[in-house]
Amino acid sequence: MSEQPRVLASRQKFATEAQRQVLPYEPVCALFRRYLHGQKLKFTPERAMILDAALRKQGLFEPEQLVSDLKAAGHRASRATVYRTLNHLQDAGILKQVFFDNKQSYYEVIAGRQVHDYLICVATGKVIEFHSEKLRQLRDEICQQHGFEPLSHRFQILGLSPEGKKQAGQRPGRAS
Amino acid sequence: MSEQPRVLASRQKFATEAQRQVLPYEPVCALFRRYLHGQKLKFTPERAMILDAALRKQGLFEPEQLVSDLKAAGHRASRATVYRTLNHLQDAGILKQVFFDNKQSYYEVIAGRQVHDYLICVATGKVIEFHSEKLRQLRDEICQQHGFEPLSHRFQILGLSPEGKKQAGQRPGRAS
DNA sequence: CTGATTGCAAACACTTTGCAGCAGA
DNA sequence: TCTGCTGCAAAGTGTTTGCAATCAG
Repeated sequence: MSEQPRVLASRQKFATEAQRQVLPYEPVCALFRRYLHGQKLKFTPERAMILDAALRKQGLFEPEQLVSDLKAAGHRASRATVYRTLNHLQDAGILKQVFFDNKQSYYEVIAGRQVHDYLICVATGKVIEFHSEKLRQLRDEICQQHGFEPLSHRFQILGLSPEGKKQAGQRPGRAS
Repeated sequence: MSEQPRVLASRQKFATEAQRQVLPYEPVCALFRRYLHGQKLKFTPERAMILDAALRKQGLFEPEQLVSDLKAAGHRASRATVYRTLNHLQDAGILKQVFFDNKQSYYEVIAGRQVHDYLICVATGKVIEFHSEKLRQLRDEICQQHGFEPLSHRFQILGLSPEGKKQAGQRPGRAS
């Protein structure tokens, strides 16, 4: 049970068109191929699989989730390749490393999607995403004051969600 | 050279009044003692030393810096105790874990100081701190829309500083 | 006195890296 | 064919934890 039988057809087609309803794969893949080509890097089935898996994700995800998603889909995906590909996807502007916590990093697809910022409940761990145009304006305003050219940002608000407020009667938790 | 002779007077007085010009130690220490007492924890020389070392820091610092500062000051400071104490200081509202990068976490003293947010140059690594009242207002506004009670936040803007713009002629770098 | 704290070293968890064989272009 | 890529396992790194001795209150 623990030694899941090795899937032999590891280099099979990675996802049928029908399964890909989450987000248009083709345009993003084309973008990725263009990036890879420009960098003299190669487009491989593994990279395609990993991009595909990332595009299926809604909102935040962790590298480890991609690994297990790919494994569940019957591909053997080496951790190393996932991590290496995440970096390429980030450089290609397809993913964003949204933030880190003590342990790990979290990614989000940004190509063709709206970027988000996050409310994180310190009581429940729940993560709420939001988008604020005002925030973006304020960000750019602040940058201008410092002669700084913004490329991206990370913004997380830590606090108590409505549910968190109830259950966090006593324990204030570590706010930041 | 590598085996620095063990300092015997490890439980000596940790800092003279004269050395503490950076920030008032006493009031913050009193705050810490109150917190510890309330939690039925003990005030130890190690904790005092670590608080003292943290208060000397201007802006951001990493746990490892405290370890080496303490070592340099002639105290043997175990990594474990530093980490444990950083957590207490955070719970006491004296420090804030400002953000994480791939590897480590960064702290800042907040007791009696203004909290900051950061501009991080992706080309030079330079960190510029700023404070924006507007940002705080916007943060609270966003929270209100979600019935969320803000406790703190982490905000970092990634981009190019004036110097970074020059030297980053070609390499865009990994923006986020 | 008694329970909390310390230092040490081992344990942890995520990420990166070296290498030999494999495979895009 | 010529590079670059993959998987594996080992190495790295910041942080946490178990434990016996020690100390604060």
